[in-house]
Amino acid sequence: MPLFQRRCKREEIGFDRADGPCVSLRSIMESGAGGLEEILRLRREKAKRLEELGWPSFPNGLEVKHSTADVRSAPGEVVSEPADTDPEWVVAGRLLSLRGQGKLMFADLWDRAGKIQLLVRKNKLNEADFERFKLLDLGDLIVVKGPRLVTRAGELSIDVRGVQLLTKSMHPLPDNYAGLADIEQRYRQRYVDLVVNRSVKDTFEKRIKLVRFIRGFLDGRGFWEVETPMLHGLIGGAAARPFTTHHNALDMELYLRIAPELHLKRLLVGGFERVYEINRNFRNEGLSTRHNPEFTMLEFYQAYATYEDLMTLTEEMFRGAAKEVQGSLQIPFGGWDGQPEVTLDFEKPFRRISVRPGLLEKLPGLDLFSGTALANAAAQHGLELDPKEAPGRLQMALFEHLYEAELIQPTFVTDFPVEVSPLARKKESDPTLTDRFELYVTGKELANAFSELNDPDDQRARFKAQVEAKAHGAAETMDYDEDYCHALEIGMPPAAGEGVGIDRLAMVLTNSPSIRDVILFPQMRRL
RNA sequence: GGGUCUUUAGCUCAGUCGGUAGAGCAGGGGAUUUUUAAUCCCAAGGUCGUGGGUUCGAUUCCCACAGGACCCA
Repeated sequence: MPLFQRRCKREEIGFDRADGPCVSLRSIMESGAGGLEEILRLRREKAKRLEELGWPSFPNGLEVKHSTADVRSAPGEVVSEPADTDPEWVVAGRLLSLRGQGKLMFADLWDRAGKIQLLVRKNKLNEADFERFKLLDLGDLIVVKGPRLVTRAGELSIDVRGVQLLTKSMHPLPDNYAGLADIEQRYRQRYVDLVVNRSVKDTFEKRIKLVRFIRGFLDGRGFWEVETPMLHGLIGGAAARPFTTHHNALDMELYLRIAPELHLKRLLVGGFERVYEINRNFRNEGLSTRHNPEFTMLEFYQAYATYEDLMTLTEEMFRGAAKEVQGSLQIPFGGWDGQPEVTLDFEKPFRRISVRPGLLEKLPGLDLFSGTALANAAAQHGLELDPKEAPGRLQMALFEHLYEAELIQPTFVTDFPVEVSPLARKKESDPTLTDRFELYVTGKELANAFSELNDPDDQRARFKAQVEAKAHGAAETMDYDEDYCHALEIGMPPAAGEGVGIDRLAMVLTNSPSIRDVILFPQMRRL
């Protein structure tokens, strides 16, 4: 039997307390209320009541003319008691705080730009609207109009002269003060996180600015932004396990791309001399504070440039990004989980360490080409390596182990062994190395760049090595891409290319401990 | 995949050395015309993640499972 069945007849929307909404709400409460179910039921009853009083729950087409920022930034003196002729503001937003005082109420209205306080007075609004306002819940979306006013406490407010419900919120929000702390719920219900946790919106605003800045930076240098396939027939462009999928009409197995690299370089062949893409890559790997299975990567390629040119460009781009996002070239990072806060300096020229000299600096006299010597040295530093692996791979593993803790400030690591760089051009002075660098900040790899290999025969040999490695059990290798080799035969200009992990850069620039803090909807296990 | 921790009211958290639980906020009723974590009074709100086990008795102890966090691989 429904708890709430009588309909109070009312021709006017003004009514007094005796047969007011409290009567009906009380009848609901009498059955025992306070739990979620009752809260939800009560919200629906309030919505019904408001509809009866002339405020439908989900109207549309109501005009909104200003943002809270407009109200805040408009010139002119604001007085404590506005005249009826003062200009009126029409602002919409979500009601997130209500402080009732009887015939007077204060409320906080939040929109995309921030907060504005509402002053709702029975004698300045009208009685009908005032009574309806009292039925609003936290979380409701409303539109108000009225002149500006400053309260006794000095708070800029809108003196509400008219109000209308825009969207009834049917579910209570988390505590307005404590916010939503449950990390799982924050990620799964990001919309709630964004409503109640103000800093979250700031973080994503910074990420948005970052991406916009990078686009502008590259556009300004004559790069063209393109979109290349997400669905790949071959695995290529990086060392990672792919997601597989199936196209029904073509009856074809496909991979979600792990990198756009080989398509972008085909565009170099086609005459797009400066080209970039900011888009998603998919890698079928575990989740961690720095890995999400889909993540955003910038890749750009510049004909007639070398990896050294890209180091210069990268420094400029990262400086600009830091300035854009944080307004400074000195950026605080850390300070959570009891870890010390450090100041990242993007102003000084970035430190540069070359892999092999770096190894010899820490391990003088080490034989860099002896698997046994490398494995032994690693063992002395608590790292177990297989001496039968290619020396280049062992060098990299050892280097990362020894230098990990030092790569906090922006640091270019240069001259990678050819074994771990299947798409990079060999060094002219030493064919066991490549013209390549990675940029590390806060111990994370943020960028990877090299002068591109454009010799089709060399490329074929590298692909072949990858296929053989796969045959010997390596999981993260590339497929042999004959069409790409064909493209190189047509002729790819000498070029350098770079990939930048946008999520990780956003982490650094927003001082976020987890990649999930800079991805709006991070991957979660299905419930 | 391994380890550690975690799950109690809509939210944030207490708590029970084993006797079925408290607070603040939110929600409900009342008072209040300058509050801003408003205040005051009153009343309510819980299958203590799920399933087993031990026990006279489990939210508490044990095991498994599920979700989550962190560290390691």
